Formats: sequence, structure tokens, C-alpha cells
Amino acid sequence: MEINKTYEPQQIERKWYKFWEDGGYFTPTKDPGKKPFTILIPPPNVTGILHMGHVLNNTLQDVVVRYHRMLGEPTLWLPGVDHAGIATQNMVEKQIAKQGLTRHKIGREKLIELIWQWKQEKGNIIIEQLKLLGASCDWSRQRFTMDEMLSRAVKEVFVSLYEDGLIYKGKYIINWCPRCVTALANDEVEHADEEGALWHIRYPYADGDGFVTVATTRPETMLGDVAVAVNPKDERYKHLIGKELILPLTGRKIPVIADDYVDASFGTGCVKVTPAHDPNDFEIGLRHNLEQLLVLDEHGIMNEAAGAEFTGMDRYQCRKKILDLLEEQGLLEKTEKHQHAVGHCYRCDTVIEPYLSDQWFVKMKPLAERAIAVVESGEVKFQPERWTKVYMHWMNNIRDWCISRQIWWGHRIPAYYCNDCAEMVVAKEEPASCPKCGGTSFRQDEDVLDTWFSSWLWPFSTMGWPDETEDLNYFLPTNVLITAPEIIYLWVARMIMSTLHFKDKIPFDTVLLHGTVRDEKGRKMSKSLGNSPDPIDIIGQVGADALRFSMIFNTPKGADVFYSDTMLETGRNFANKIWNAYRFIMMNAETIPGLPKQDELELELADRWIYSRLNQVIIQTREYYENLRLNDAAQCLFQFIWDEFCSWYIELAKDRLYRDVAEGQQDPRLTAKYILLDVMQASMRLLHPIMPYITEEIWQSIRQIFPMREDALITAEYPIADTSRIDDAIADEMSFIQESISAIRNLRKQINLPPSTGIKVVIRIAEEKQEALFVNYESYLSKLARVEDAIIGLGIDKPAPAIAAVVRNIEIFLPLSGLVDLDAEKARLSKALDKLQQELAIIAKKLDNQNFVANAKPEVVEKEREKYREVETKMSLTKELLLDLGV
RNA sequence: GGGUGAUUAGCUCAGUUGGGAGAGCGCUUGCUUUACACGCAAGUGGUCGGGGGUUCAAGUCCCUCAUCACCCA
Repeated sequence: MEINKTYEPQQIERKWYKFWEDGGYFTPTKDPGKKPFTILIPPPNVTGILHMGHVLNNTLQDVVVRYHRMLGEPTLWLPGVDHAGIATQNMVEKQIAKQGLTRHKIGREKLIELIWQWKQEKGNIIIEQLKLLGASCDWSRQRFTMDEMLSRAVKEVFVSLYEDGLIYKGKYIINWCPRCVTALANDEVEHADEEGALWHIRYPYADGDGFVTVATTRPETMLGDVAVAVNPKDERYKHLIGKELILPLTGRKIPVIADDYVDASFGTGCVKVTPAHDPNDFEIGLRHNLEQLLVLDEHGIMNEAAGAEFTGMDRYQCRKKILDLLEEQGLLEKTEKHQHAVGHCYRCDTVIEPYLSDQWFVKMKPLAERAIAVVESGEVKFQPERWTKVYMHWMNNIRDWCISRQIWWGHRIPAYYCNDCAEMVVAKEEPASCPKCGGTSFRQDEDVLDTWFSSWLWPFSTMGWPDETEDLNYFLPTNVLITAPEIIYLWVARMIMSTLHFKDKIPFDTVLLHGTVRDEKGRKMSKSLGNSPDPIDIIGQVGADALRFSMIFNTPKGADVFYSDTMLETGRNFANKIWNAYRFIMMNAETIPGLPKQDELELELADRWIYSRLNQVIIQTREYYENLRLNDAAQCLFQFIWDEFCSWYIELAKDRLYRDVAEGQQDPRLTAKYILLDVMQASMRLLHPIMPYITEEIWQSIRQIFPMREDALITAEYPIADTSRIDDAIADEMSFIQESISAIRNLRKQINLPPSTGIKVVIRIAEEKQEALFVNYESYLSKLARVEDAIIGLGIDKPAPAIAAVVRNIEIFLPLSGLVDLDAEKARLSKALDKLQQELAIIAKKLDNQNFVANAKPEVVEKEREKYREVETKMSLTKELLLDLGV
């Protein structure tokens, strides 16, 4: 068999994804006797294309899902996409705009038809990209928020909440995006600090001379002013209350009113009141029964109420003109620079406008109560825990949710108005007749629902609710939700509310919040900065496994990830390392006939050691995967496979693989062959959740010569630790040998011996029992440190000339044929002695402290004493060596 | 204005009930050692942001100051 020298992921990844998908491995088998494991995907936008944030989010989910699948749990990762109302409609509107068309020209029905058509053609891109990443979702259950099934749930929920009095309609100030021409929920508005201005404008008294000065950041709204308010306690303006003013540029008379809301210390202490264009003014207006004068239309264009002079102007043009006019008339007192937070549409970044309009709302307080309780009681847990506070803060200050959107793509509000008497009927289907007047013709509400109004039902709408389906009974509550903290409010909290309300269950028991992917400079990745690489390009270059490993390896739980090309190399290099270990093992396995049974193995130190380590790693990785400490799992496996298995075990195994077979004895190569294959296949199981492709490829290949009962790694058993193989004594002996080898390598390096040169060493041991260890495993020294001849014994003489090292309580001498560089040797040993001295001083200080000896745990004290003896021994040996050098 | 998080090696960051300072990358030195130069080996490098406190013992707990980041209003 030919195996490439470097790992080439492309065909391999394609091959195994197809194998898993065709084999139905992603679809769980429901078993009433087993507890299922379920993850709900945070549905990406149907318009979405994969970015690094998706990569992180979905890799985390896939790792967890694959781990649980290997535990034998019926595992479901339920995928889907949402219809992204505003974004999707925008995209299609842009398309038709190229032909000079607008949605109003083609009409509602045609537009929706075009959007569906677009969805049919392009709506699956992100799903196909997730497949390239290796996502093991159950695609047979793929959902879309506009599916018949999910739409039914939306209607059911709307009508039910309306009947319970939890949905209402009313005229309120909401956040309005003039570009998207729709309302936005509070949390769809992104605030950014901007350098603006505070304009001080004079409003003259209606009678007599004089004026008051108001300060505003949005002068264009003055056209909609209906009053000026002052604080009733503000002595400066008390005398003005009730007085009339002339509103500049309009000539309208408006009153000065008193309201506690006004902050006397901000601006001039006089506030212009524009109830139709400011949320606070709206409240003031209600208290004082003021007119609500709309001067902007839904596109942010001044309407007729603004006055003939301004009608038809854009809000910013209008602002400029107003300022010019005021300036001319001497009414602009001054302009101050002013830093303030400006709301922007989260979809298109247009500055939002507070706007008065008819909207639908959900009353949130009643729904929030239980959602707070389940988090307080720990039924639903956030990880990292600190997010609990964020959640609680929002829930305790929750405000009603504006759910209507003035667009066409989405679930149309199931409210019908009688054409005869204007009676409103909320119902799942158009009513047959009006309950008030008996009329039979209706028009449906023009608005659609916020996309989140369908996503908040995701935990049960995707499983067939309101029907009592098998899936609902089996998979709900789900287990872990993995998502970004930005949507705790928008999505996570709302799912908890809806699932408790409609299913009387929690939607999931754990919410894992992960960080943001940033570039090397710590900036968020964004289209406008152009600092976001295309994950599909990366997969093309290094493979999905390398990308996944790099991301997981570099992402501590809940922390941000800094993406850079060099970070990718970690994964790529690791994949290549694994590949070459596999290549080496297979090359040898092919030339060595036969495979012993487990009880025929002739185990030596390295074998027992690698099994001991393997079983420890099994325990550790299980714990890490279980606790969602995925970077620790990655780190642990990286270290085990690279540093222990490759650097030590494989190197030591070479000794036996290349040894001649003595007559009448078992072929020594067989034990090595068996263990190499066994540890490799076990490692592939451990690593599979993170690097699914390369592990499946290698495991399947090993399976050809090392029989295993499963037919695919994806559903193979995650190893169970055999604790009887964990042996501290073996670990200690092995470590002693490793330290000795490292010390000899260090000595070699001191005199710049080429790696190919064989050497002779003298090892002065300190205890009789050490002799057997070094004699038995002299081959290890010869293999890894090129020791051709070793003299091992108690109290043997130091050869001269030689350089030396101390390992634990033994001395290792490397005799030199020529002269020793005395100065270099002295410097080296002195440095070592200094370190030991410092170490000893620290330990001595502790042990001299009576309080430490009295109060610390006995095992801690004993450990310190042992350490003291060890360091002391090393120190005295090092001193002797220095004395020999004449220091 | 309110809140949360961060500050540990040159860089990016781990460090889970307080008890021997770690990783990856970088850097230095050497190496066509029969899997791998996407490699091997040997090294260098830290008063754990400043100050105070609790404790026998603090990177870890408490207080305070400083700087930075993010979220909310």
C-alpha cells in the first residue's frame, strides 16, 4: 500500500462524509431504554454564507455531538435555517431593483414568489458548507422556519397568546429603520457612540420679546414639536410654565409645560417635545394629552405635516436646511460638539428613527417569571456561569416585545379585519363571517412577524408541535445549546419562555456561550473590514480537520478566539504528524506477518507505560468532553499523540521492529506491531470528535489488519478506561529512563556531537535495584541517545576526562577522548547548582516554618520533605562534580 | 451613567475546591538519525498590572488603584 508522505485531506474528507451520510449515521435510532442526547442548531440565516463565527459555533457542536454518539447515546443534532425576514427580502429587492422594479410595482404575491424561488436556488448554500466542515447533523430532519410545519406552530402560538391577553396591538414609539421600512425590536438596534452636535435653538415667546433656548441633537424633529417642557422644580423657568411660544419656521404656537422627566442640568434645561419621534417625548405627550404630530414618513422623508417648504426632503437634507434657516433668522444660538449613542439597524446599519406607529407586542413579564425561576433553580445552566447575571438582568427588566414588521417576507399576522365594520378577528384561518356584523369579507393584517417570533419556538416547532409527536416526547428537553452571547436576549431567553409556556418543559439544560472570532489584532471579523477569511478556502487548503483542531485547540471555554494563519498551522501540522505515524506503522505492519492475541504479548517497560498513559488519557478526555472543556481535550490528545506516542513510544518500538528474530523465540516484532496498532486505533477514537475525517480514514485502514467489531468509527465505542493498566511504578521507571536519555542528549549537545556519532557512557547508580532497570533497558539508551556502550554500577570511578550530569540520585558521565572544555563545563554545572540551591532554599524555608509543618496537610508536608531530600542529593552530587573540576 | 470581563514568557493565551509557574507560536544552537523539515533534538525566556489584607501557604480568596475590552441605558 502506498501512503502519501504528506496528508492530503481533500478526497479523504469528501469520501467519508459521503460514507456517513449515505450510511445514515447521522440519524439516531430512538431507543426508549436509552436517554437521548440532543443539540438544537442555532439556525443560520437562509441568506448566510459560512464565516469564521459559524465555524467555531458548529465545530463546538459537532465535537460534542460526535462524542455523545460514540458513547452509544441516541444522538440528534437537529439542523435548519431561518427565513431572515428583512435580510432575505432586501436581497431579492436589490435583485429586482436592477431591472428598475420595486416591490410595490410587482406586488406582494409576486415578491414572495420570487423570494421562494431564490430560496430554492440559493437557500441551501450554508447547509452545504456545514457539510464540508464535517457537521454531523441529521439532515433528514432539516427544518426551515417558513416550512408548513413551523408556520403552523407560529399561528398556533400567536392566536393562543392573543387569546390569553399576552399579545396586543397599539400605537407606540418603536425603532424604525427607514431603509428597511420596518419596525425593529429594541435588541435589533445597535448603539454606537458618535460625534454629533447639540444645537441650541431659540423659541420666541408668542407675546412680547424674549425666548427660551432648547438643545437638540435632531433639529429636523422640531417641525413635529408640540410643546417645550421644563422641570417644575427648575427656578429658572417656573415663571414660563403655561406661556406660549412660537415654533420657529412654522409659526405654530406651542405651550411650555412642566414635567419631572426633564433633567434641569442637561443642555439648557428646556426640552422640545416631539411625541411622535422620541420615546421619552411620547411618554410626556401621554401625560399631558399632547398631539402626536408625525412629520416623517416611513422612508425618513419629511411629510406634508412638516410644512410645504420641507415636504419631500430627506431627514438629513432637512436638518441642514433648518439649521441654515435658523442661522439666517438669528435663532441658532450655538452649536456644541456632542458625543452620543446613535442607534443603527443591525441589518443595514442605517440610523434608526424613533417612530410612532401601529404595532403588535408580546407582554413579556408574565412569560419571564418561570424563565427566571428555572435558571435560579439551576434547571437551566449557563456556561461560563457569569452569563447567568446577564440573563437575569435582562429578564428582571424585560420590556414588551414588538413583533410586527412592515415587510412581506415572513409569517403574516393572523389578524383579519372585517371590510364591513372593521372588526378585528385573530384566528389561525380567515373567519367565515364577522362575529359583530356577520360580514363575510375580510382583509388580513399587512404586517408579518419578527423572524425571532418563529425562532423562539425552535425547540418544539421543529419537532412537530402542536402535535404530540414521538420526537417531542423523546428528544425534548434537549441537552446543550451552543451559541454566541449576543443572542441571549434575542433567542435563548425567549426559547426558555416559549418552551415553558407551551410545553411546560425547559428547552435545554445547558447553554454554552462561546466567544467571538477575532483577527490577529483583536478586531471582530467583519465584511467591511475585509478581515474575515473564507472558511471554505481554508478547508480547501488545509482540510476541515486542521481548521477544526486549530479552532478548538485555541479556544478556551467561553473565550474569544484570535484567528491567524499561523494558528491554522497547528492543526495542519498535527494532522500531518498523525498521518506519518500511521504511515510508519502501516509500512512496518505490512512487512511483519501475523498478529498475536492479547494474552500472547510480551510486554516490556515502554509497552506498559504507553498503556498506562493511554488509560489516563481516556479518563481525562472523557472528563473534558463531558464538561465541555474541549480545548483541554484537544491539548491533552495533542500532547499524548505527539510527545508521548510519537516521540517516545514509536521511537522505542523501532528497536524491536528492526531486531533480528532469534530462533526458537517469538518474533519480538509482533508485540510492538500489536501495540502500535492498538494505541493508534484507540487514539483515533479519542480524537474523532475533533478531527473526524483523518481519524475515520486511519481507523478504517487499521481495521483491515487489526480486527474491530464496529463498522465505522463515527459510531464506534469511545474507549473505556481499564484502570488496572494505570501503573504509577511503571510511570516512574519510564520517567527515570526518559530523564536519563534527555540528560545524555544534553551532554552530547554540550560538545556538539553529531547525532550520528555513537558514544560510551558511565552510569554511577546509587541503589542496587537501579542496576536491573538500566541493564534491561540499555537498548532504550542506545536507540534514543546513541549509547553504544554503557558501564553501569555502584560506586564506579568517574572516567577522566569526562563531562557529567546528575539525574535524581545517579551520575551519568560522558568520557571525552580529547580535552574537556573546563570553563564551559564549570559554567554549566555552576548554573545547575545555582538553580538547585534556589530550589532548596524555598523548600527549606517552608520546612523550617513550624506553622507550615503543624497546619498543612500531612501529605503536603511529606511531599516537601521528599523533594528536599531529592534536591539535596542532586546538589551534593553536583558539588562533587565541581570539586573534581578544581573549583 | 450602570454592568461584565481582562491584565501570567517576545506574541496569543491556559492555569477547575489556595500547597511544585504551563501550552502553542517565536527566538538561540545543532541535525538529509531508514514516519514526518507541516520534522527531530538541546536550550533561552516570567518580581503572574501596582498597592494593601486574610492564611502556615495567594497567579488562585477579599479590598483598593491603574489601564484595556465588551455589553446595556
